[in-house]
Amino acid sequence: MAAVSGIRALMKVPHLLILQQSFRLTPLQLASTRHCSGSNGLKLPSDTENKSLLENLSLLGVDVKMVRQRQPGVLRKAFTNEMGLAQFLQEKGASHKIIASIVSRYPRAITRSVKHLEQRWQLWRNVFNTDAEIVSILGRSPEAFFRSSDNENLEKNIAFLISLGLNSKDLHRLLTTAPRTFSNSLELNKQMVEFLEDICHELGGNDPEQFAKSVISKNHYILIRSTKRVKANIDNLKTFLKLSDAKLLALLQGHGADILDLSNEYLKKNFKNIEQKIILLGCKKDDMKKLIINYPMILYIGPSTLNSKLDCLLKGGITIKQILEKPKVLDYSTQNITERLKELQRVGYDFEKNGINILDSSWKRFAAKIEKLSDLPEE
DNA sequence: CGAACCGGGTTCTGCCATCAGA
DNA sequence: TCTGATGGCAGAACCCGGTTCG
Repeated sequence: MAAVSGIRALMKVPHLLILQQSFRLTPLQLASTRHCSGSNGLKLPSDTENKSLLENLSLLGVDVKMVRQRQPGVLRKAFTNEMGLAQFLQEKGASHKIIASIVSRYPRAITRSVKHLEQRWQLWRNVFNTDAEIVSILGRSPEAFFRSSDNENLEKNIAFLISLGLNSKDLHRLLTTAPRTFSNSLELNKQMVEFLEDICHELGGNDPEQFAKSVISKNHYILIRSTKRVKANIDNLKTFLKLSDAKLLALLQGHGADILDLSNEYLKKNFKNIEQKIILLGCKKDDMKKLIINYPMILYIGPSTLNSKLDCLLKGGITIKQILEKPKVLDYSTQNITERLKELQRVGYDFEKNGINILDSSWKRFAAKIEKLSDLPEE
């Protein structure tokens, strides 16, 4: 018991770093010493929180209230590895604040052994070049890294994704933007890939593997969505647009891939809104169809944003016909568009004569153009 | 040479429900 | 039966510049 109170006293030292440097105790030693009088099982008597664990967490700056709210069971465990985890992450370059935030948001992280952590880290390092990249993702999304304890599955996932023909750049982007993909069961990922291949097949495509790969590399979120969701979106697009199989296939492996992961209701809502708004502006259903095929990302824009964007363009003297021809101007924020329109009005830009492509360019190019126009003598 | 085309970069977690194994 | 693992969901655009074209 003396050892325990000794350690507890040491725990009062505010910084983990100082703790480690001064006493040269490995976190595992800390953890194992801590519970010498504890129960012999993995769990403490019912509903009893592990007091020394609570102290360690406080020492690490963890928000215990949040832990209790998220994964209360973790606080009742007799053996945990919070100090090992903290040291591990610190060695990888995570700040105390990040570590505390990680544990607060995904408490189960402290149940992983150092050996497990090292293995998993190495697997992630197969995809990332630096520890810092991984640290930043853990800071963003601790759950993605810690939720699964199955390193073998992770390894298989990486192998599977490579086998699809995704290159290291794809993999890097996939793990950066949708890290959950790698914690999915291999089975789940395979299901989505097979589903995509089936879709290609049904639509008369002759290279299902290429199709699946194309969709995944265009939409990095696809593998963390349910096949149910993706299927419903494809079905809805089919109903809305009434395209031939070949055209639908082309849409899906082109820019249409971007919108496949949207929630079903959102996609429907946006579609209805586009329809309503476009008709209101005097266009035909066919115009709308063309608009969506040429610029599927329009379905990504929520009703209020889209409507205000359109209104802003129209108010600025641009016609709906011009917008239908160059829908990419809708890529830009309403604010951006507003500012450009103001500038263009100042220099007396004639949209009818010059078109609206100038709205679809970087600020740098836009500014250069404006400067040139301003320098021109008044006619 | 400027304009138009086109693709790419950024970004997406935190919660709940359910399943499956100890 | 408990709990850890896993699946699924809602939420919601914007910007830049290399390359090709005329």
